[in-house]
Amino acid sequence: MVEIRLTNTKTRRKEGFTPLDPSNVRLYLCGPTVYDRAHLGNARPVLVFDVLVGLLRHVYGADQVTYVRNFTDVDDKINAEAQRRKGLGSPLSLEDLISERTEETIGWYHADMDALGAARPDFEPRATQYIPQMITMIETLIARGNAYAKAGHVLFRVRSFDDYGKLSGRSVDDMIAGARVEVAPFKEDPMDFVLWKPSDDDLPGWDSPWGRGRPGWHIECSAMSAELLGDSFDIHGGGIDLQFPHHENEVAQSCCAHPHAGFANVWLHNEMLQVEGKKMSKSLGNFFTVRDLLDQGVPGEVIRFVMLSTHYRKPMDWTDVKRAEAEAVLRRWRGLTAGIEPAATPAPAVIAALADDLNTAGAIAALHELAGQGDGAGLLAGARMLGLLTDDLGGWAEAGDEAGALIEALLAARTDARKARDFARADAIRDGFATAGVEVKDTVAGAEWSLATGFDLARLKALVAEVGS
RNA sequence: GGUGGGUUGGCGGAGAGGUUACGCACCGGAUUGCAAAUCCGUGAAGACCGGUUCGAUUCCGGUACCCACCUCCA
Repeated sequence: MVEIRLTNTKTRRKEGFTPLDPSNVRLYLCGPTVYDRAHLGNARPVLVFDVLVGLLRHVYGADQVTYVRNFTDVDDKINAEAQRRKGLGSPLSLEDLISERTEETIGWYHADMDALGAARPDFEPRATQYIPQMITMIETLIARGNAYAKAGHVLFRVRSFDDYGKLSGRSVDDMIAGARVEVAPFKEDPMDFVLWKPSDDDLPGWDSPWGRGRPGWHIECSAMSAELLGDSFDIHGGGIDLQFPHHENEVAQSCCAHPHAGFANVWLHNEMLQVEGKKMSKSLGNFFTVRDLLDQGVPGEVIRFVMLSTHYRKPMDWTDVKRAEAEAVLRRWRGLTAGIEPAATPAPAVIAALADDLNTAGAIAALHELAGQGDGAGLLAGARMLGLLTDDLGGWAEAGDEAGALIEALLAARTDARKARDFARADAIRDGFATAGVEVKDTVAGAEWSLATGFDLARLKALVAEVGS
């Protein structure tokens, strides 16, 4: 069996992966807070996990893997958006406005991630569906002395967990020395964090032993992972920015509530995304969503390729040069594999690269070599391990019937012109193709064509009118 | 201030203590009516300073620069 090696944030080392139960390998990925369109950075962990889950299913069996990714639908940003709509005069109740907002955002999220070829997880739990489990867990933490209720809040007692800070490599004292912690009068210690907080009448809330309120951010993942995957499971992931405080707090909650379980065995964190060398931010004006890119005509498959061409533990720089290069490579590979069935088994080099801490860039290099050897079947099987060259993602590279017919007619006209040694006419057609975004390759077997970036059907029609056919 | 990560050829981007990464671009050749595409081939690297070693871009230490997190941002 292939040995999978993963860099575990918990140990800061690359380790061989051994599932707790090979017949049910369990993963949890922190999903989005559903208040707005997913930005490009949101797509990175989704794609990393998509490849990881694919690899695990390849190694352990398609039905032997359980993948959970949550939706955070309790959040002040969602509340703020609902209140804004209410302020604009919406007749709906605040509760309905919140529900409307989260439903619409989840719909967008699904559509956008589908467009990148990311398979849906086995479970997509929502925080609002697990409030009772969260309350139970909080009660356990209070009973065990790890949490305390005060002023309508419930706080986690950080000093009660010796390993607090271990995952992110910090000490409580150092963090307090940094003096950037929120000091609240009801906290025993400045680092204590909220498990439950009170809600005003104009905010969503649930009845609890501590009054009407809502959960803090971190408790949902502890409660939902325990419910769906058990107190111990294999892999937990997310962006590196979640390492602290979110994941540190999850560890504290889960390990204290289930002291005999290990919570997540392996922690995987992906580095952040940059745009043209700079951090993506609204203030720099380089902030965009997955949908923005799709609407600009960047195919989902191209986004996926660019994302996977950098190792997940390194910052990924989105640039237009990479976009163009990815597009060209995918066009070439699609041409090479057209009408070919994938090999029965993915090439060992591709699997070996992925098994080595998800080295997707290395896997792509292996695909280049297969392409160079003209091994279309091997290329196709390998690419599909990365979720590339699938039928679902291929629409962008195909011409419609109308365009295809026009191109065939023009190619025939060009062949005739060349036979008649009317090179001026032949060259005019050739140049016209280039202008319209059609790439023509003359081979010994005849002319082959494919669409290039910036294909323009209108220009193609103009070309027909110009030179006749 | 604390913590973690990074610095590879023109560009992107991996691995490995000693043998070509790979892709794009470039250059030479083949091919072509001229091109494009394709094929063959050449060249080009590891921030800086030390150390370990027969040998380091790869390990260790330091310096510089960059980035991220410490703020319910993936």
